[in-house]
Amino acid sequence: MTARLLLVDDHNLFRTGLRLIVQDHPGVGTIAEAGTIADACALQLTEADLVLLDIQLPGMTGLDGLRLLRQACPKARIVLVSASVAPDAIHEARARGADGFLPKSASAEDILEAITCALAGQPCFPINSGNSATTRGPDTPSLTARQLDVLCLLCTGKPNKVIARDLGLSENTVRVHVAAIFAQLGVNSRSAALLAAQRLGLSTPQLHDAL
Amino acid sequence: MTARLLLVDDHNLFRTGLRLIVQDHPGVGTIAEAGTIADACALQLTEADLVLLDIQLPGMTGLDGLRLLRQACPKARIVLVSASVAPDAIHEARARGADGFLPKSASAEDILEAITCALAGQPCFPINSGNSATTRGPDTPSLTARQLDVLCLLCTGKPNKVIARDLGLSENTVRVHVAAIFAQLGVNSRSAALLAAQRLGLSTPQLHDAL
DNA sequence: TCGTCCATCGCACAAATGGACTAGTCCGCA
DNA sequence: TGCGGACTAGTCCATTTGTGCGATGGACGA
Repeated sequence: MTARLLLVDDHNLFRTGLRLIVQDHPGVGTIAEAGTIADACALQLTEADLVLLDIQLPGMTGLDGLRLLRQACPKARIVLVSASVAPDAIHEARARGADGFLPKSASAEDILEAITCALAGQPCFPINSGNSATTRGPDTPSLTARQLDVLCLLCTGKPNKVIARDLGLSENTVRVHVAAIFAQLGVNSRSAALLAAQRLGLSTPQLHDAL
Repeated sequence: MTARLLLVDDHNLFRTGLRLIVQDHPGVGTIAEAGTIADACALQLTEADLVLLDIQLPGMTGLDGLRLLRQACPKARIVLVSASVAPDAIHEARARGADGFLPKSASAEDILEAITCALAGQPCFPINSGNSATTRGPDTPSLTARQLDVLCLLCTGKPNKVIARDLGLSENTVRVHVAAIFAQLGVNSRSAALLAAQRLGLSTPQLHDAL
């Protein structure tokens, strides 16, 4: 039996490209397309098996649309597609009950694998959001909680003095943590650390802003 | 004779989709792909006939990359591809010498038509780009070419000394540029500048690594 | 109890950075 | 032809950063 797919993205070009990529996948049967959540719901595809939903849609984010689409397609697995790979977005996608997350930077192979995975009933998320089957880097740095605190603030561009004040520490202590972070990340400047943290999805700029 | 195409977009999925759309176009011959301006330049496709360039690239906006790509592919027509259809973007694309502009909301037919049009040597822009009375962002930093060079390297985490060596400048000169960049971006540390550049899509992390 | 790890803090020193100046050259524009 | 801006380079100085070193105290398991 082949799966019924629904592609939801406001960019015609991307949707077309996505369709061309997935249409030859052996498990894929019919493919429907929609440019908005409203259009998608209007199709009344109650029997759809898999939905690929762009997070950024005009009028409504995919994260909000997720709820509506769940009602419209109760049987479907829903995989979010996003231009970003921010840990925040991935985490929120998972929290809201998405069945998968796919960055647009993924390759065609990645998406076919994700489709296979989702159709098999397995959640499919990128590395840094909890445990997953996907391979994580061989030398993922293991930072302590305090080091992460410091790294978060460092990643907002704050100098040591401000980090120290924000965390109620002495500047010396901040430096010790910063040095340990550098060692873990294999860098020797805060700019390089910032980039490394971004690459590894370690930075959470908004964390302490919210506290 | 068939045309040599170059697709520049950081989103693998979109790029693949685009390739699938254009590869059957009768006038299209070889198709190369790149995820960044730097990668594109590194390909040294001096004979490329047509470049489809995403406006939003990590590290550098396509608008800035346009200049570099012009040098790398002197014979090529360059059509910008953007998720937005803001008259601003279209107008700026035209002003910077792009040969065309294509919103991602365009259909596959639209893009094939645009390719035909561009290869024929005709500029290809959406209708509403004639009048450009639109307001541009109040605080869009206007960096000079040299400042952009420095910013590119700064955004890779390199210290002034290395930037100076890479650009063949004295360290003092680099500092002057850095100070000017800070003033434009409204920051006072390289980390903050890095973040601001990322937010504004100005930085080009990989650019000079490849050169 | 001992050893280990982590967090904290201190001191000191070299390097890098940021800021405020002056000044020469080159180029485009009025 | 003069003017202004960009790029280049220099000095000087205060601050920040990066990197050593050592020390204390708490938690935790062997």
